[in-house]
Amino acid sequence: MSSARTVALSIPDTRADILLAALAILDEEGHSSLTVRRVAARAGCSTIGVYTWFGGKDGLVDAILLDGFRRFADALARARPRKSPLGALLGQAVAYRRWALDNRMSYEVMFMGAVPGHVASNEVQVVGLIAYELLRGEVVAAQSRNLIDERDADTVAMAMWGLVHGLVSLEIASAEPQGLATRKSFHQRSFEVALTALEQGLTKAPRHR
Amino acid sequence: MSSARTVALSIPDTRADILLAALAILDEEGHSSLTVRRVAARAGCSTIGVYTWFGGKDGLVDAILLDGFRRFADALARARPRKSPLGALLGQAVAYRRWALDNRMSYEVMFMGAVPGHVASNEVQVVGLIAYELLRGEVVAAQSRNLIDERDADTVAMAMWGLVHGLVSLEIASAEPQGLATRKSFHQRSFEVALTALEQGLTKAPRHR
DNA sequence: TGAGTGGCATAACGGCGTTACGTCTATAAC
DNA sequence: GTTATAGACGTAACGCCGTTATGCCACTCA
Repeated sequence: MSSARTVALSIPDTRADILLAALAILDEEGHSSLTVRRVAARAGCSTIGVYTWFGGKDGLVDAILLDGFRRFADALARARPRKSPLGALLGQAVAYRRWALDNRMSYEVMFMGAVPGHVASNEVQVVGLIAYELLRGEVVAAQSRNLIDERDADTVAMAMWGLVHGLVSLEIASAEPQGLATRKSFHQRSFEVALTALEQGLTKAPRHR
Repeated sequence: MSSARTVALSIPDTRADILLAALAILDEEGHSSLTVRRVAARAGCSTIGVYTWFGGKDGLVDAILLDGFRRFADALARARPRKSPLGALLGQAVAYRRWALDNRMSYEVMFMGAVPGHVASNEVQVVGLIAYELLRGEVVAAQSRNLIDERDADTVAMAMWGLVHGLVSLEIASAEPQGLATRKSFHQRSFEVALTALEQGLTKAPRHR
């Protein structure tokens, strides 16, 4: 059960075991099963291990969030190469939704407060801001080419983030209870229509009055 | 501590006491303090009372949700009298945000999954749909006057709901941790800009290509 | 060789949702 | 008026949670 780092020889790394166990439990059983006792049991140690290496459940969740935000930012950064700034903006939004749907449990912990009492550490907040800066950067690029009809980049970025986050949250939340409107295409179509409309509304050129 | 109904004389109503206590705790201390033990203590009974009258914590939360969705739908319905269907759509969005900010704790329980393990009952889901139908109704009205350039009402309603829900969620979530961008006007401005842009993008008349 | 330290298990604490059990009260039946 | 029945609910417990006091053991270093 002990994973290992190749330092000089095979050295048991309890910290990595615990984090891996936590990620596996989160992925396989959901956030409600993410308890110190279960993680420790899966990692093959007692609950004390979590306190030795992470300071407690908060620290463990922080580590999970750090991992999640890094993977998330990577996914957004990889969606970059597009022809136009406006295309990059749309591409990021699509990548955002894709990642959230492919990493539901992580997304719920990162953006939907799935772990009850948790407040993210400063480090987590800083890493989390990287993804926002990627979005903001594309907004600034579009503004500098005079494509967007609004001067404050944060306002535009927040508008886009709000739309994407809202639609994705509703999609993830409705995935379980209803079987009615869960037909794959509905949420995707809403997403595309809403995003196109928002972008059109923010676009400078073809506007009247 | 016993509230009363005027039936014939003053009859102690444990059920109402419990629900009132729960709403008070939710409002004053937040959802993390919403425990069966605390509610019972505040209502002046033992934990059994919650099980007698609500079947358990789930039933109590359902009752809270029912109350919340009714007040929420009332607030949206009261935002109706506008000149144009498009104005009514915007008015509902503003009323949505206003109610959420004025009833944060309720909103977090209703739309942000603040009570950890809870899954809403069918009755709650039905009442919750009333608010959605109000939104959908305005969308249909706007479509029937040929003001919106998209045929499926659910798609448009989901777009608007997603945007409003996303922005409001982010605003509520960022209210606590950051002190940076919490200046009142930023979120409000983002909300207005985003909403106007989305509406403009969905609007039929002044569109090119 | 001895002291000191870091990693960790055991067992406990208080708080959580929930429930088995018993009691008490109010109504219904005779 | 007495008895039976049922509903309301207090007590105390169960198993789960996050957390921690205590102590053991292996290791390093003087």
